[in-house]
Amino acid sequence: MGRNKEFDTALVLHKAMEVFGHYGYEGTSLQNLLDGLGIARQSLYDTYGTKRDLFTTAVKHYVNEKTGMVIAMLDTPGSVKETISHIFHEIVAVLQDEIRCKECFIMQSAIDQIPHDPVLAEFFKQDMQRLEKAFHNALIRAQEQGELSNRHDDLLSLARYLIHARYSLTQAAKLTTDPKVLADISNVTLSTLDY
Amino acid sequence: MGRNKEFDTALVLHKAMEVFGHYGYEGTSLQNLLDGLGIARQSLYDTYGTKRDLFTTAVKHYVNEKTGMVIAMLDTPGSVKETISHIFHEIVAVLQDEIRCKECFIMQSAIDQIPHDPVLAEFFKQDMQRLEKAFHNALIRAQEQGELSNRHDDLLSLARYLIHARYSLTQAAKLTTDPKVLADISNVTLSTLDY
DNA sequence: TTTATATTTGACTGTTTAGTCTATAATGGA
DNA sequence: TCCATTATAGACTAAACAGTCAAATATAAA
Repeated sequence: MGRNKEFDTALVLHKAMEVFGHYGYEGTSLQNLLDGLGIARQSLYDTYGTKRDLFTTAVKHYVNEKTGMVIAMLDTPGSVKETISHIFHEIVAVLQDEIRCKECFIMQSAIDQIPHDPVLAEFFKQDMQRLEKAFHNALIRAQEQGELSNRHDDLLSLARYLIHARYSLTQAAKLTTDPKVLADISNVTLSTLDY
Repeated sequence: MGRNKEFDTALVLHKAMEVFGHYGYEGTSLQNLLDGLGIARQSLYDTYGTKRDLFTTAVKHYVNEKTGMVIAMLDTPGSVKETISHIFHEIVAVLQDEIRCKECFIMQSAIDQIPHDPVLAEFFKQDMQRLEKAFHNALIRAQEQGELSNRHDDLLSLARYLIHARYSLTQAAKLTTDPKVLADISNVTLSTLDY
């Protein structure tokens, strides 16, 4: 009994990613959120709690979504290099899309908050560990499959490199107006696997 | 005639980099600045103008200082690969230093402001162009000197890649607690030049 | 119809914000 | 000494801030 939820909470959460991504956590006012989410103030507090709660929820939602997809892809049998290449082309495509790129920028706001938010810090630490394992295992498999030269003797370093390269593309997207640059960077990054 | 300036304005500017880097632009209150700079409120306004003015001045000062050093190194005759290697080891060393790393983080705050500050956006655009030219020319020279394999057929992409890799190390420093990771990433990045 | 939940609206609070103003003291050259 | 400049201190303003509260309406199931 009782009235049903009218707005799609997951969809509103994605809008929150855009707003926080655009203004940054501190730079986002409650009014910005109300305008961006299209819901009333009280609905926001009833559904998501405080501004900080909403931010944390949105960040975790975003990261889990993305990390989940990446790990699922890396765990799928087949060419590892093609998978990694696909992961990078995907993020470049998203960043080149004027609409889809927006929510990616919540990553930057989240990283800014890490030094001031132990909960977020711990969350990212665990996210990095998940990604590290997944990339590392995939690279080991790549070498076993003969896809990756044996000259790569430190696959953990290579895994960490790829993880941060992926995150840094979002930063590069803010620094450059030319979308082609992102593809260039991505291609050079991937070329590391080729020799 | 008249009293002389008592505080070193350049030194105070470096402290401002630390404060803005730590809290972000929006997250920095005037009180944070007063505590961090160790000068009185009125002195701040008399010397640097508004909070935004101080931020812009600090960012430009930081970027010009760093870019200037990098370009000077790249323009110096000798082994290009050794120079680039030195540039990366330098930034890693700074980021691993608990004290010296702090002012680097103003970069992140500045990048966050680019979408909302046309002046800063234009400034970074020109900074990127300066760096692009310097890295590109250096890589051309490296190939002429036989330091760099001819398989690298797109030296502009490679230049862009190196520039963003350098900037992204600062971001990586926020995401990882293990300082060794930065060195790992840096080494893999530099390995791109070796094959 | 009753009851429980969802949503909106607008008023409200107490705090914090950036920035200004005034007064006072300190410093250095003329 | 006189004057210009620098610095500090504290009071002050007007706006913006996050968050709360109460009242009214809307929806859905019992």
